[in-house]
Amino acid sequence: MDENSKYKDVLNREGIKSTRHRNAILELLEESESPLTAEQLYINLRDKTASIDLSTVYRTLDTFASKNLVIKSNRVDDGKALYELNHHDHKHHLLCVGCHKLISMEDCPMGELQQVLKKKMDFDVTGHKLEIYGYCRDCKKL
Amino acid sequence: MDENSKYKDVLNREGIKSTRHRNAILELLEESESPLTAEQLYINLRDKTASIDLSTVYRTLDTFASKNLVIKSNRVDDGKALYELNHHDHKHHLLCVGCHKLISMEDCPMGELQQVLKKKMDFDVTGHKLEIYGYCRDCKKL
DNA sequence: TTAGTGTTTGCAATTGCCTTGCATTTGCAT
DNA sequence: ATGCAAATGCAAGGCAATTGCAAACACTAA
Repeated sequence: MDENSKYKDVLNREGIKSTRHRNAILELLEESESPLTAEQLYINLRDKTASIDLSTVYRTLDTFASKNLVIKSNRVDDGKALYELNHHDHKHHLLCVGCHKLISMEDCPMGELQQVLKKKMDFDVTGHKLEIYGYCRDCKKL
Repeated sequence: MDENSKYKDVLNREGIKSTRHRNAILELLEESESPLTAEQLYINLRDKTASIDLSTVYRTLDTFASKNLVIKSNRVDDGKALYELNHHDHKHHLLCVGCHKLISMEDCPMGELQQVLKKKMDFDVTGHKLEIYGYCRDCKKL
């Protein structure tokens, strides 16, 4: 199978064409275990094989976001846009204030709380946002 | 008491001068029940009495943030910087997406989670942000 | 395979948020 | 009041992200 059409089906299902760049961006996002900035993707792609323009990266990511293929968020410290594959499962991250690494949490601690709120406060939870800051294993040593 | 030195003590305690602009910005932040952008503050101040420069607003807010008088964050959807008064008390709210009411939660559900994270992930929590969206008792009926 | 069509991309210019350098003004201790 | 460091206005600059347009490309139909 051609490396350049690895995600052809996914893309066609969304009604957009399968291109070299789009496949490459999806591949990079899939490889990364933490969200990436547009520039990180840009540099990575440029250094590999495929020369690409930064505007194409942004446009591609916006397209993906509008199709819900990727989730766009904003980094807490500097507000830069971050993009990650939408795995459709609910996820939270730990943000290390030392090295700015984002670590994924395997499960969501909101499950039980949701029950409690419904019972005690009569409040129906439809969504939530949880960000946790602190020091990761590596930064604690320094 | 002079309107322009309402927060003189607070400011002096942080080792910075009490000025017209700084007092006005603190006042606006205190009046607002939600975080504001620099521009919202700017427009509000300009329209009032005090002509002020946008760069002064940013500098003032940065100063306040470095003194922990205000908390700077980034809006989730567009990444714009938001500023709110640091009330120092640890609190979480339920935000009703129906009537936009803010309901205080009496206790913080992060306590136990903090222990778990330290043990399982070797991650030292220094802070967190939790926002819960949903429907309150009254809005559920509609 | 090839021609045709709408989509995607590169490039350059531009926008929008925010920051910085510098001259002037202001708050405040003396 | 006077002097000095801190705060401010103004204009220019920096950087992430967006946009207009022409060229390149993916896909369809013949």
